[in-house]
Amino acid sequence: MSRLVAATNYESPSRQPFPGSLTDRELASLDRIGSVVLLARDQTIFSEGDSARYFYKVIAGAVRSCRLLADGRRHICEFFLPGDFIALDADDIHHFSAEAVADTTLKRYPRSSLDQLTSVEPRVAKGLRSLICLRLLAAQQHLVLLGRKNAVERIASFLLEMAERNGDADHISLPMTRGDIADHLGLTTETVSRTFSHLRAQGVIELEGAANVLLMDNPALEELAEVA
Amino acid sequence: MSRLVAATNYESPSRQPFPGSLTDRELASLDRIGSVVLLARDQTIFSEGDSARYFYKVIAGAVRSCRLLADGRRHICEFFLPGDFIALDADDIHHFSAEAVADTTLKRYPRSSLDQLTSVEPRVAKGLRSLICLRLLAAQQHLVLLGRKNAVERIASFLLEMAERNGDADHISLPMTRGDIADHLGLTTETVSRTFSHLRAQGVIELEGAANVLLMDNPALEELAEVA
DNA sequence: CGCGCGCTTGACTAACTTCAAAGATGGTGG
DNA sequence: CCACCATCTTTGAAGTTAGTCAAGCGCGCG
Repeated sequence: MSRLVAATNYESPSRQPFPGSLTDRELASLDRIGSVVLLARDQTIFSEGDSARYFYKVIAGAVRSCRLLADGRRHICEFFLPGDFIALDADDIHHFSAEAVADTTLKRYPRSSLDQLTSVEPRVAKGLRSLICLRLLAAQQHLVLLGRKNAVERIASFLLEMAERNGDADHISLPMTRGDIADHLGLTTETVSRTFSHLRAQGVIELEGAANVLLMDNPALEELAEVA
Repeated sequence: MSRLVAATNYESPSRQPFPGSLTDRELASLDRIGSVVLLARDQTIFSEGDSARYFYKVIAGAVRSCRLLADGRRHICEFFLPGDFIALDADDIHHFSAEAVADTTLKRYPRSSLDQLTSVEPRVAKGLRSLICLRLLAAQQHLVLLGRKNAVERIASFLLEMAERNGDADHISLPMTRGDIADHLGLTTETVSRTFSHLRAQGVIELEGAANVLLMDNPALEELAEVA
């Protein structure tokens, strides 16, 4: 287990993570009561079934949300990157577990303060609903990926999504392992690795170590992703 | 194309479709301004990209929401049954198309009236958020199904879900075709059909025609579904 | 510097898809 | 009312993709 240090990569950019999201100004009153949480790689933030007393914002690092089948098969529903909120959609209990993908810094807020804020401030309630709708939209896009795309299309789609969320159109840092990517895309570690190699052989991407990907030909990638 | 008649199957039950959903009482003011829409099988309600001026409630029949890839591959994100709301999560435009699976009756409401209601009545805003969160939860469960379950597990999970939504624990009417089911579960028509036959051979289900399924052994089905 | 974990690659296997054709089903028109 | 036809479903056989099993490589941490 790596020593817990302040995560230095993936600093929170000043961009809005999503259009229509809550602005920092609207959350200013929350920031006062939010506390900072430092996590080492693979550390659990909460587990499926835990009571949901807090929600979180990623400051640096990355988080995965997982669901497990009875025999241990795992699916990663989402990766949360700096600026993203975690567990805004929870009811009384969490329906998935959340773990740090790398050394990670979070801001933690009590859910009660959110309820209070939304009941007083309808504008915030609307912003919150927009955020959740965007998550639903993303989930539905992922359904198409898992239901109908082949391995190359899945990896191409994933790389383009990560590039867009990074804010950098052609350089991606991947904080998660090949196994994490596999469990997010419904593949195996080996197939993910093979597909990366395949895309590199085609000249569409270049790899600098395992974690850094350069997108050499975005139009080709979009072609491969079979975007709707 | 079948003649458009008032749909007689799948009448709206008096149950609450979801816990935490909007009650009929809370929507009473909407009901006055809602208008009834009758649809023949395969008729389009709205298409991806259309401006979202209305939302809908299924009264009788069934609706599918679809997304398409560039080359025509289709994924059905959700089936909407009597009592379910459609397009509560839309922003300005629809991000999927909606079509009648069978002859269907809908109630249609202007979105503006919903915005009005939520801004005046925070309780409704909260109920709406709960409904959308439940949809997100369902989508995430479906991600696990598509990402990690095999054909038998997918069909077993689907049958159990339909039984629960039907309200009848062991008799299911399936208004949709095998092809629709396949596009919902990320399989082909042939694999769906073969898997039904397989489950029948095991004595877990019985088929009365293609559309009526009797669940003969729920514990076995739940075992096969690999519920988390 | 060495060890461990994660990544890559290869050979083989299994599951699902594809292609093909026959068998039900139900709606329509004579 | 019955027969026909289109459509959906079922089943079989061959093909393809991704999974499994296994082994070597390389980066990074200690």
